[in-house]
Amino acid sequence: MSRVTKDAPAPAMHDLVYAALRDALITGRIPPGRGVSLRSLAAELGVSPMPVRDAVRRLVAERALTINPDNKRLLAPSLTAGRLEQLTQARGWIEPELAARAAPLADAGLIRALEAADADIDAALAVGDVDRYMAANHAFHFLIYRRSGAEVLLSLADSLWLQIGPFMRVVFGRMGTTGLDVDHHAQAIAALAARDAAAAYQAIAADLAIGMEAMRAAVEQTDRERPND
Amino acid sequence: MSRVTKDAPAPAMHDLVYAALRDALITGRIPPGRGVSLRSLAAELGVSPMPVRDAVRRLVAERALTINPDNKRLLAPSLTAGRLEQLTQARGWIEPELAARAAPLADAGLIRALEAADADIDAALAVGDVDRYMAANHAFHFLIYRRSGAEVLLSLADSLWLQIGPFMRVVFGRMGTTGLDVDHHAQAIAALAARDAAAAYQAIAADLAIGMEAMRAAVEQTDRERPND
DNA sequence: TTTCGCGCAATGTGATCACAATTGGGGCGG
DNA sequence: CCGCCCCAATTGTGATCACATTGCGCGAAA
Repeated sequence: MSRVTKDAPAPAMHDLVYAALRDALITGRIPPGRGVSLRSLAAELGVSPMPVRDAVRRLVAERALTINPDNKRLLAPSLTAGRLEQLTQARGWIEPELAARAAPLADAGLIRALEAADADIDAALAVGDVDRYMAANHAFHFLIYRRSGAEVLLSLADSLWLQIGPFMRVVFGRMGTTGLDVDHHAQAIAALAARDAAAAYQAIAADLAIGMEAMRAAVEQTDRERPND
Repeated sequence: MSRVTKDAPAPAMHDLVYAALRDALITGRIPPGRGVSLRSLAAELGVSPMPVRDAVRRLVAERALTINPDNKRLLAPSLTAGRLEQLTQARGWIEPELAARAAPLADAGLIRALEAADADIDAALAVGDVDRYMAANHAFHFLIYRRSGAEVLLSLADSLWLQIGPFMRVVFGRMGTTGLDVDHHAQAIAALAARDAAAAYQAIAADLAIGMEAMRAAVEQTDRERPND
């Protein structure tokens, strides 16, 4: 007799591997440009190469990993200004729209969750915990986006964040967590609480603009120091 | 001593399976909502389940296939008005932008290829060959998009077309190939020949609007006939 | 000491086997 | 005649093996 709430139907191993690799890529534990291999990852994670294969295929399809067309060997995508510029533009299209769609569907529970995530972000910034900041920031944004119910756009945003992750690591590695204000997060919460789609759109758009400009500057500076890479 | 032009380094089997499934999905040979299985596909294609697994993982990541979260069984995504609306919006963001980026990079070779593709479209429409029309239309658009050099946005467009495919089949199944004008294709060619980014943007935007509106009407009518599906 | 060449190790890919979960159907009981 | 239950077939998942290709390193020759 199963309960109404389905109790975790055994998460598949390849999903766990996917999550692990995804986290490793976003947090920069797998530096851009470095090659990886199925067997080494499998050994490192203590599983057979099989679920790693599945996870890697998925990440490649999401552009979070690339494969050398000659070698067929895997490598973490390198950070280029062109890629960042395209990711910035795509995020600017999709994420404010998701926030606007979420606004009419917001409720008190969502607002509370967002306030908690925002507090978590502040705490992470206060102590300079980069990993925690990135996790909390991701949680904040996707709490909103998921509420939109727009699955197609949501999956696009998901893929974009996966590709943006390594860039964020560059920013923090270069300038720390200073200068990142969360005013726009408060604005976004207020807009959602008021179910004001236009205001939510603007708040998220402004929030993205700040972060992406910081990344652009950091990548540009990195490129200046290492012209070819 | 290898030549400068690398001669086809043995296409992997899972890529062939991917292409086959992709084509089957786009052309509607696998109707939306129908379940498929690894072993049956493998048997049908005459290969082991292994490359099918890889291809399917990729298609799932690209949202061209979905998996039932309970069953973990595969099924072709069903066509809903909400999905189409989101796909329409995303295409409207990305594809005109790709055309605009391609405009400054156009050359005589591209123009010739586009004219050939457009002629192929006309020929397909004249004889009512739906498969050929869809293939030629895809070729036309992606000849332009690929020229943009914007790989990130291009991959997004790729995924969107994969998801739009089944909807197009619905349109043709309902109203045939009548009423589809290609004036905007001619406008797009002219804009690219003139390296006019703004005009290229407008031409593609207008072309999308026509096609997507036709799909919307067709899906709406289908929904009216089969309220629950 | 430097450079070229060969051979072994490691890689991605595909096939096959094993296993638990789920489905679908056929036979039995009512 | 209808409904339920049990068993067999099918499913996705993971592990292991086999194979061709690539890359790297060790060693030999100059």
